[in-house]
Amino acid sequence: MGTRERRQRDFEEREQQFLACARELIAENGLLSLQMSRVAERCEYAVGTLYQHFSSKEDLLLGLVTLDVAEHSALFQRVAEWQAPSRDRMFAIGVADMIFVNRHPDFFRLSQYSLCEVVWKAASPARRQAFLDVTKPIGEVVVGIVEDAVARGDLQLRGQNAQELATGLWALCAGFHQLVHTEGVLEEFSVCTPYRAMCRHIAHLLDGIGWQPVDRNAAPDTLDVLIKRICKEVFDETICTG
Amino acid sequence: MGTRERRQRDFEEREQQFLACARELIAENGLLSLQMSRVAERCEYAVGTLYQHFSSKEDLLLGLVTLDVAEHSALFQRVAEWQAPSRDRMFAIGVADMIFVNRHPDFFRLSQYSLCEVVWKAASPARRQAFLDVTKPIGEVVVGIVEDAVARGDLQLRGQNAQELATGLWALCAGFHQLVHTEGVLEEFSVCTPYRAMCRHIAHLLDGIGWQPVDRNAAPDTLDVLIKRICKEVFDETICTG
DNA sequence: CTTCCTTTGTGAATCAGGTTCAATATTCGC
DNA sequence: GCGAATATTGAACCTGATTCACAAAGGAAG
Repeated sequence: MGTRERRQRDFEEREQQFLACARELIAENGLLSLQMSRVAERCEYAVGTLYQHFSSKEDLLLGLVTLDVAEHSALFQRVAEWQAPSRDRMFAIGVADMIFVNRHPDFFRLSQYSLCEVVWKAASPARRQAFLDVTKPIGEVVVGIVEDAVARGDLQLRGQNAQELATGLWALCAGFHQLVHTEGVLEEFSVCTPYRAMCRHIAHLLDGIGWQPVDRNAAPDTLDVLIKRICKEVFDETICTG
Repeated sequence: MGTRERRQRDFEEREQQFLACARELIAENGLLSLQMSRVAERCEYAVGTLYQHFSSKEDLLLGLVTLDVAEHSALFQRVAEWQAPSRDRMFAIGVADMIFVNRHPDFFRLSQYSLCEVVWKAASPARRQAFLDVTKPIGEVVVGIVEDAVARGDLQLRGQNAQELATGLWALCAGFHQLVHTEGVLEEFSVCTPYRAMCRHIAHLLDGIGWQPVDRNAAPDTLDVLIKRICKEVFDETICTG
């Protein structure tokens, strides 16, 4: 009989409920004051029940991050399927990042915290693995685009491997997110539209590694047109704040 | 009389003692299990005394990060004073980063944690300000090199401002550090010498933004020579592991 | 040298909140 | 309908950060 299955389904559903609830509470009172007992309370379950799902508070947080990463990954997937020159696809990865930030303004706050050694090590191995599993395709999409570019002759490796090249682009995006979310760094600077700057630097980096068609004089407005086009064509997204 | 001054000096000295002690304990048992009472105990002071220096555990951690950043900043300062083409100086910033990581292998672990919203907000305003004050020159050095490059004609802004360009390079470095220290990201990848890859990407980015003299075909070994030269000439450092 | 007041140090007590687990309730197979 | 198995509960526990009433030390005045 399907009892076991139904149980399983209910269990998973409840887990999502807990996660949603935790997210709500974080939105309301900040990550700092998230309390396990409050999560349980709001979902009308006992604390013990909550602990049947999450081995610790950190475990729950990593669960939350994992959900977001899955969505992030889905955006990248769309880019991978987009029929366009390899360089445009690579650039679209940056745009995907931008859109993702736009949709989840506090994702980086949460993930920065949750991926710190301290929190990471306090999560359950299963949860960590789940996170890694969701993260992997993200890297693969990027590496895939690089490899495709090489195959099509848009890009020469020159002693680097595809992973290395992908890492550079990834690092550039990750670094921008970090700077944006680190208090007092960009505030001091007059970088008002950090994500536009990010796109611009992606273009620079692509130029630098010789990714064809190189577009050394890309004016800001040309860039904006491309960004808009990608938003519409790939993501059905109209608003792309920088 | 100088009593007050001596007192002040003693107080500051003790603060350094506490910080050093905390660092030791972290090195021994990891950030995860740092306990305020242990820090006090090992310094042979009461917990209350420790709390006269640090308003909270988080405050102490940020104090630790601030010390390291000061050292980081000092390395950048040496680059700023180096007599060399602007492009080489910019590149040397990346090398400085590499050397810093080499000297302080766990700095990023600590700073990633301490600069998270959760920890940051739990530190005292004074400590936060102190951190920002030490951080500022780091940005200024980088922006300074960009501005100098523009003044010398090695670089054209083309609608970007110096801060924006500096931010890109900064983000690239920050992102690499982050990826290196995030569990399971580069492990999966076959990027064995992430910091050499970082230097390579800095060179790519410099090429991409058209920083003269552009060196589009920089082979890995040319790069290695440059890195070695900078290590020796600027930092008197012999070993530069990637 | 004593007294009195201020500053500094102490560590046991307090407190918060994450985590556990014995007791209780529910579900299931028979 | 009846135990056995499984799930839920929440009060009690525990860890460790933080506080604060008290003690000690330092210094000024008499």
